[in-house]
Amino acid sequence: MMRAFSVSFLRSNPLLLSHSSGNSAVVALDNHYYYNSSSSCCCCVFTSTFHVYAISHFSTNPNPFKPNSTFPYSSDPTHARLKQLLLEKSKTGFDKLDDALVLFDKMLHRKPLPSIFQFAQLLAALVKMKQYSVAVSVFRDICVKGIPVDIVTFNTAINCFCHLNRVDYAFSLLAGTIKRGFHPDVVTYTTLITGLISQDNPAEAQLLFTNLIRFKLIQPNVVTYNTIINGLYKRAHACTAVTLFRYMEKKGCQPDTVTYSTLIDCLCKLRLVDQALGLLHEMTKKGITPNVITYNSLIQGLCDFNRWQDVNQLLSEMNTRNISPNVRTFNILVDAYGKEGMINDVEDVIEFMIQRGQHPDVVTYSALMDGYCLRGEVDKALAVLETTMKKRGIVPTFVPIIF
DNA sequence: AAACCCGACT
Repeated sequence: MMRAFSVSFLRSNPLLLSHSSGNSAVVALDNHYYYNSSSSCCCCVFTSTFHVYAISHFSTNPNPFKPNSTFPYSSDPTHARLKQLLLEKSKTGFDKLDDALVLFDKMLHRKPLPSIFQFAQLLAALVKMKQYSVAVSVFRDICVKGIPVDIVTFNTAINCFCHLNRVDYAFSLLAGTIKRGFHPDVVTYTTLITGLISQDNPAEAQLLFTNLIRFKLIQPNVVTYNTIINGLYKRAHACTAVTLFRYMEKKGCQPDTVTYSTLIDCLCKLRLVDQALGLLHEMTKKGITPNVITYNSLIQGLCDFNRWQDVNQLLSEMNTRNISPNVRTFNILVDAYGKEGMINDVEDVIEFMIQRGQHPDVVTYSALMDGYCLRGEVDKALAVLETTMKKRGIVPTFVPIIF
């Protein structure tokens, strides 16, 4: 059997590796409660909906008065330190949910209060951690405390409601934004379009988009187009998506890495991998640089056709461009080699990723177990589940089988 | 200074 994964080749090419930060905090998203607003400074939307998604702040912690936080800052960070910390965390998220909440509590007790920028950064960090209901709860607290919010914080809250599949609340928050005298901007409307599409309501999304243009409420930007192109493609409206792609250029909106990555991923899923490779060529010619997501889509597409040589060529191209493969890249390879019975290649990839400091996750081991099972080596699969995963503290997932 | 869009296993 052909050895597809050339470890030696990858070893000879030092890759820059990024370490993904794990978030171990587990919070029930459906843990909502009723909030009766009698406070006049509270955002009017909450009084009208009378129903707020929220979270018990210390749900991962049995004792709320002794937060489970090992966060490394002094009890009262200087203003400069606070700013620096929030700037950093807004990009990566906090390691633990409690770290964010403890900091939020400290911010509320500072005199003078930190500005809305700092609170917005805290919200951004919570969004990075996918703690949407916590973010909504924090946003509500900010409103209740009378801290003057702005359009950006409102946009963040609207985005959180969309991720919680509560587009209805997102739209009532839009009403609240307008009532407060803010002008919803292109981000507000793009967020709502994303929400409608993820709710499987592309018709409403399209209507909103055309009305926004017709009434000149916003000028769609590249993110607006990317959102809609992705939504159209995922719902098998490939032709409309391509039309929109060409239309945006005509309107003077230059496609970016995300636009091309979206198109490339969708073409790969339609098994049009050579067309996808053509787009990779087109974007690089235009000076738009692909990223690890672009390559992951293409590698997946090529794996579906067992084009191992082309896969290795892309991996080497990533090297020359200094784009590091991440856990997902390796997971694609583990899955593809496993499905072809190339279990030695699978084992090589896993050994290699560990050497590179990329931690195999539940997806890696699920794909590995699948690979063993397909060869009838159920005992080895069980050993992965009961020994390797247990040792690494990886909790197996459960997927119901539908007949 | 802060917000919106793209990728892996069942």
